[in-house]
Amino acid sequence: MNKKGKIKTKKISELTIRRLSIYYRTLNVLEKLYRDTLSSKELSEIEGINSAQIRKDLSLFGSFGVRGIGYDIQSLKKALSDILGLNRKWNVVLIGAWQFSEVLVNSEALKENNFIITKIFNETSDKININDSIMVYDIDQLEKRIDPKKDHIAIIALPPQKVQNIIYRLEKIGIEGVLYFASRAVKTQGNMVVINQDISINLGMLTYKIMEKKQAN
Amino acid sequence: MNKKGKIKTKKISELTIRRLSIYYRTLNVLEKLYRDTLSSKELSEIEGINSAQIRKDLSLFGSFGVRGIGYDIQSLKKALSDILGLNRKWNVVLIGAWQFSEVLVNSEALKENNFIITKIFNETSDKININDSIMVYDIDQLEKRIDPKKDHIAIIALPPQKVQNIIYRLEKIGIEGVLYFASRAVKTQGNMVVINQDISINLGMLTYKIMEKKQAN
DNA sequence: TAGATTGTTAATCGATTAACAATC
DNA sequence: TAGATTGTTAATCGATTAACAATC
Repeated sequence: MNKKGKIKTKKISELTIRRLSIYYRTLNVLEKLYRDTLSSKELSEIEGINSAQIRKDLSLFGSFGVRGIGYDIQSLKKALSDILGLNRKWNVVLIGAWQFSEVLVNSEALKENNFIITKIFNETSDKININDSIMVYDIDQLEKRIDPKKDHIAIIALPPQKVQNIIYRLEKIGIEGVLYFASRAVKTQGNMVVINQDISINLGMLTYKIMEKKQAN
Repeated sequence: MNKKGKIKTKKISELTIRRLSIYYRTLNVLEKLYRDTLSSKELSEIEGINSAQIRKDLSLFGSFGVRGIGYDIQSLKKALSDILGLNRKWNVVLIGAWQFSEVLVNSEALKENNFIITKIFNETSDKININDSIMVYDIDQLEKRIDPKKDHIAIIALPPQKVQNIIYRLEKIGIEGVLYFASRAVKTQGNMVVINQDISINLGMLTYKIMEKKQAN
């Protein structure tokens, strides 16, 4: 027990959480194919992750399988959505270029995972062509229009030099989490979860691996 | 020495390559601010990575710093671009929805890192509004229009169920690397480097961390 | 029962980091 | 010289994985 009286649980590593998300996406696909069970061996082959690793990751949160059989896809999917927090709706505000907003509004990834885009903040708000349930505002209106009680997370797709300022403002507003795409580090006060998805990093990894492969002949 | 007569080098981990890409992006930013040197301590504070980690990562490839001083930003940037393969042009073909193509055509990440979009393959090619140096084709034309001698990598932004087929075709064509965004695993013959950038994974990590934070009070 | 597969232990492997001599 | 910071060693820490009893 720690000083708050809660049971002290071992910290789950970021690598594990990332893999749980990977398992979850595969379960989504298999469920749609009307598959009912899945073994760690099969999941291992699909995702290229060691099967002991998979069983270990899951065992950090409970026993979800049946010996001799494997995992029931629906109930494992349910368990993972509980663990990851995908068992509830998350309201999302988008902040950024209109093209990007359109991409995300049409994104299956958001729809399928209970992320609801409720507001869009733009620099050129007239260009957007979306449905009526999403309000479109100017970026100036951030403080006026975002309600941290209702708006849980923000997705930012702005040019890199504008991101830090928006992050400051969102943290002040009291939003819980942010995903941003700029190729740049940002600072926070630590009251907000921030994740960066940077295409530059993946391009660097891609080119490194291509060269590595060539070198190996 | 291995059987091909090359010096046997220790395998560099993916985690290290990822971090080198992170260092590289920070050097890009600092260079534009006309900074000339950078210590591992300062980089550590910017990116939240232990400074010994940074020195260790770099030392796997050489000695790029000066004791007592730090790293010269320009020359470290040069060294990293050599390591990561960002010291040359990479021709990129885009395959996917037109909104996404527009986002990538305007993307600073590609422009700044020597990635040149040369061809776009679309399902609805008439909608695209881009400059004249980029050819736009129908996805049917993949085999006809891609020249693996000239077209190095592909970026795919298609609905998940269409990605595997495109990956097969690209590998047959002989392209060297692919970056794709769908929330799904894909298979290859192993002749092509494939990297997946999946927003679902990051959203899952974001929500997990938000809940973890709440739990900690 | 025989075969399959989980959950978990314990060994291994690899990554991180503190510490410090080298040196600017 | 004193202060700063690298490059590298060695210790620590944590992640991965083989192995296997449990059990369907």
